[in-house]
Amino acid sequence: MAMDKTARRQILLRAARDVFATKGYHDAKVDDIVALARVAKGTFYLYFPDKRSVFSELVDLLFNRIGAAILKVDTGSDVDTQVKHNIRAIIAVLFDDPALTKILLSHATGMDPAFVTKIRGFYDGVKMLLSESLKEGQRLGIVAAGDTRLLATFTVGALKELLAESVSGESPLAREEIVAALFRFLQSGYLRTEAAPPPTVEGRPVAAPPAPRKRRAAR
Amino acid sequence: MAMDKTARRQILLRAARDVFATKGYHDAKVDDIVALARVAKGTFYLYFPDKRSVFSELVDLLFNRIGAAILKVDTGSDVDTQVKHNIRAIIAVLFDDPALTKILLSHATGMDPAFVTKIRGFYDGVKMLLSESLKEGQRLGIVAAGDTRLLATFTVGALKELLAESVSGESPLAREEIVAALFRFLQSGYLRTEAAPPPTVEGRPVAAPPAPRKRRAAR
DNA sequence: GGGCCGACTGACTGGCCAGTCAGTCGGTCA
DNA sequence: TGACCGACTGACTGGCCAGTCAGTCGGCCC
Repeated sequence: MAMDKTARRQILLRAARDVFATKGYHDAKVDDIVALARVAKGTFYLYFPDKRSVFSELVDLLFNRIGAAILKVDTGSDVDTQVKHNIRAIIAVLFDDPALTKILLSHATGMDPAFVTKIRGFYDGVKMLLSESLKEGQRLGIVAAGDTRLLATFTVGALKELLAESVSGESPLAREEIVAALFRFLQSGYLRTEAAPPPTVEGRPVAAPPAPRKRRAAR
Repeated sequence: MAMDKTARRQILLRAARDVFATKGYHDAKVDDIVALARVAKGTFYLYFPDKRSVFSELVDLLFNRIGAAILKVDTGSDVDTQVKHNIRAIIAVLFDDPALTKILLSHATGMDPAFVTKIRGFYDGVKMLLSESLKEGQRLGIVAAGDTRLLATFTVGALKELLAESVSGESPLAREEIVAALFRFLQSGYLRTEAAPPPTVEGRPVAAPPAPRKRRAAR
């Protein structure tokens, strides 16, 4: 063979990335990686001390790329543009390497495929339900306009992240506090149930919804 | 020994839950579970066909509890209360069983602890950065009042979920579309950079921020 | 007692896979 | 040409662990 050292390393790195992304860390065998890279197993160990260090290197790579892409928002100038820029930059980096992204978002961490499907199915169900509720809400004018599916995704994501933080770290956060905070976020985000400011889309006012009255719940 | 069948099953289930939660699926050994349950390995296999089925049962349990807790929102009556109720209910179920929750949120899916730490550290960094920016924004009146750390968590969560969906499923969603949607969500959520309606907290109006002017960005 | 039964035990095995290392191969230089 | 070198190879091993099964134990009934 005989090949440039860095080139071979790249090949291995890319192969590792693809295998990790499709199989997850645990189910990715070094044998898979070398097979994809069309190289013998020993070669792998000439370039990396072990399996975990390739993975680590891949993750670092992505982190650095994201870190580099984000600009610290300068509140002196146009914030909107900067925020949008940052969102766009992060998305660009991650879309650029869906394989690595999958790993980072831990959907490919080596769980049994059956479980992944089951769990995803559950969340899908929740989102669907929520999305339907939101659509109904839009009809009644108590939910801001927009893709309800997307809004449901945001909501579930926010809730998941919050819960993950509360459950894993020591959480001095009281439940009712959490409920209130999330609700406030959602309300200002797209709920317009009362004391609602005129909804706007990207700064343009839209048709004012009928002001709904608060009523007692049945149960 | 001699023990009620269901009781023994419960013991094993609980032990499994705890081991899964602390070690993640892959690193949880059946030996760990039986050790915690103070039972011989063979006994485990009298109650469950294999390791994965205990896990599956645990997940199902949690799903069902959540499903049962959620009420479909009746748009005819007080929506606020119902939404809050649902948030509260979900949180209650999950806090009730932090061990299972950890599993469900896939933070304990069997990744090397070093990686978990690394990844968590990264997200923490992002949240910290964002939180600081938001605080600065609050000082300038372009971000709504509230716990910025919490807002950062929501934001990161929403973004993560969106990206996870985009990356794994077939995503016909254009990038710019995503950027716009997320931005709109954030803006109506807590950004008050322009055309801002008077911010409210739980329906009560708060001190109006100085109306900031949009300026051109430096670069 | 002694025969039976079902709960429980834990040493063992079979398969899997990360990591090793003795050896091949092709190029280069004197 | 032949000595040397560094890249590459892939069969092999050592450890780990899910799952097995022959055997023990205690209770119950005849």
